[in-house]
Amino acid sequence: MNRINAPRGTRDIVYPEITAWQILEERIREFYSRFLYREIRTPMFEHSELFQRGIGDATEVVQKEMYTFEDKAGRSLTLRPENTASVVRAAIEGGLFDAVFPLRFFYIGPMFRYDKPQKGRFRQFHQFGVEVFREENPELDAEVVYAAYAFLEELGLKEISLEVNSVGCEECRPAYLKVLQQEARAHQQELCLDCRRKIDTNPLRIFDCKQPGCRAAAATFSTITPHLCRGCADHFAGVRAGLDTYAVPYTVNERMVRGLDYYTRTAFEITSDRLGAQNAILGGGRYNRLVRDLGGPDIAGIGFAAGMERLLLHLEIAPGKDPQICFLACQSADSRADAMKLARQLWRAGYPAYLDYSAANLKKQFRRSDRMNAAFTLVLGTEESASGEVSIKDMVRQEQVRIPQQELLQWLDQRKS
RNA sequence: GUGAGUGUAGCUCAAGGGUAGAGUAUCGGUCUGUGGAACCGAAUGUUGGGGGUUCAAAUCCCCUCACUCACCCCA
Repeated sequence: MNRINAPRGTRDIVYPEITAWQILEERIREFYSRFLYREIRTPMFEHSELFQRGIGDATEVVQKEMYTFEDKAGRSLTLRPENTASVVRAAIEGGLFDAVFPLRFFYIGPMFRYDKPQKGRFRQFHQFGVEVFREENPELDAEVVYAAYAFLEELGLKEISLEVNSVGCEECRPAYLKVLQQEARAHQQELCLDCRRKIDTNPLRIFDCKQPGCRAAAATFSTITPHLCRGCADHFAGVRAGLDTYAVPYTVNERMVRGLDYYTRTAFEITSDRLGAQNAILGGGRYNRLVRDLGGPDIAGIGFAAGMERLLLHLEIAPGKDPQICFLACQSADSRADAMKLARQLWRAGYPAYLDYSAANLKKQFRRSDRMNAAFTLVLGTEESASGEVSIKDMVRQEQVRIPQQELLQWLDQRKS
């Protein structure tokens, strides 16, 4: 039989790595509840149309990276490549815009994109993120960015930088895109083939190209900032002022573009120097048209998503100390019943306990106890069984006592405090 | 989707056409009432898979799969 491995781009998370994940998730929940975000869990697959309409048909994600399949009834479903569209869908469907206040959600969970795996990039990966609805004040944008940045800071991430930009709205962006296209056409010869195609499909993306020719040409193109309409310009100014008030260090990158079509006005991104090519660890922005475009009321939204693998890649989360494990060693099968009764007491009292059923010689059992980092080894030998006692060896202090079995819990309780 | 590198024991890696090896981990013993050490011993492989060249392939060639890194894109 040939072995079956995990599908490409997926991986198993096992102990001890899993403890870092648990700690990270715990800290996300604690941190974001400070801002009154409430957790939301949406399905891991949705109707494909949700992502096509939400993220944008022309985006790379929708065109090339979706895990789309047909179910037995012929519906086209897609494993979620991101969670914003789902949250919006859930809010519309559940009538949450009227039922819940404040309209603040956070999520943690797996996302799926059919990419070629490399460092920090997987086909099943995990994101956490937040979404806020209805509030349109630029100060809220600043708060959301603060909530993104401060969390990473509190985790102890070093070498991260925050960039913000305004990508305009449906009022001012089309006019700017026309200007940009004209400028790009004038410099066509200097652009790579890829970028020449982008002129018509997605001119903003030319700013992302790393080819020297394209970079040089793009540097001469005008940015959106002078083309922002009054509303967007004022909003952007308000966001920057808010960031200053919240004391968030940022740089304005007028050429920053995001990969999803639904962003309006504020867009932001946090990158790390330590991740190789996949250096984006968090990205987000405002999406004032998305709710309406997905059939909901005309309500604004803003949010971000962060990649948990990338976060953990350069985060040394110290694994929590193992709890005080009790290892129960029996010298022979005769004392096993005593050991089982003691183990049951320990479990019921909340002590982690491991019972070695092998009745191998004590030397071996002590070795096993040592290797699982037990705090105590409880020995039930023929002598202890005969007298109703148990020997307890403190594996760290290397001290050993023998006490009546009934006093075990009491002894441990004392030891704990 | 494109490109490069790497696949040999659970793990880290040797052997570059001529009998597949070491370290480590595992298990057993020295040592059936006491762990971390030492010594001795044992087990473990379709050399990722398939095809080809050859008297002979882990080794050379082709295909395929996986991993790693980069491009693309993104978290």
